[in-house]
Amino acid sequence: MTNRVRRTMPLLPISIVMQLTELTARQIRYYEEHKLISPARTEGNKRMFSLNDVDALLEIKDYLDQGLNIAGIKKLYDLKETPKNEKAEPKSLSDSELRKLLHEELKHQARPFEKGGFRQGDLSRFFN
Amino acid sequence: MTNRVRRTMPLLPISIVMQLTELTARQIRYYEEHKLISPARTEGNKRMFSLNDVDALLEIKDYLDQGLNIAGIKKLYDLKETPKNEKAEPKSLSDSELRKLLHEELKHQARPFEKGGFRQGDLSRFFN
DNA sequence: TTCACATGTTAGAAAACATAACATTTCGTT
DNA sequence: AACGAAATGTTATGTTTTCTAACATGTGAA
Repeated sequence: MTNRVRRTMPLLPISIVMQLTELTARQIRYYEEHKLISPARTEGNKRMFSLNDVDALLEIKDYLDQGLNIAGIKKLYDLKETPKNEKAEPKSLSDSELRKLLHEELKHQARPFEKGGFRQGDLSRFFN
Repeated sequence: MTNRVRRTMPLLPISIVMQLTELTARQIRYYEEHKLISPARTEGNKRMFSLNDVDALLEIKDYLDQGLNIAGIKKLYDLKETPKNEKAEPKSLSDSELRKLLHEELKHQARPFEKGGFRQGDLSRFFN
């Protein structure tokens, strides 16, 4: 009975994701357009979302509520994806550029990091 | 991260359920027509399935594979739903009638009960 | 063979979703 | 105050998905 769902499996149509996240279709598509999520597509080109996608959307929503903008969230994700390149080759954006960007966003009230990682989006708001 | 999904929440469109169960839309609708499942409906009348519905469909599929027919499966469910009425009022079908029906179906190779209950349909075939 | 059950197939209508364009709101900046 | 950019709303139009209903087919039991 206690199934750990394969959270990457594309199962949910956008209508359900709208309910789960309280986001509009417009918002969800906009976030995809800006590469914050990449939901799967059916053969007929309809978006199908995984539980991970829903978590990501909830996280995005939180960050936006905290005053971050799309670009800022994107940067956070880019950082998150390359945590091991401590002395690696320079990215497309210089470190100073990146820091400047983050600073701009974070001066409002957001605190992007908690020591050790990000707050995970949590579907348990809806499931139990 | 370990979310216990609310398994009764209608989340899945029929196309996904078809993939998960390897049943055709025709089959799924037929089982509903015969009251083996009762998926939710959207405002626009589209079926939306819960994880429990998927489990039920997998169970139905198993029973059919074992030689039961729809009527037999229905009886099993009806029995399952009233386990406490040991001396209750007679149902719409008499006990003998019911036993006869079951016997008819089960003489093939099916064994409807395992001691203590039914085999639960298990979504872990697809999730982990 | 015949009949009933389970499923396949097709047609036509409606719902859901897609993209794209333009409008609106909200803020920070000038 | 006006401007410009970001995020979202709104509308139009086309395609995909799902619906019901009807009829066809395959298969096993009588």
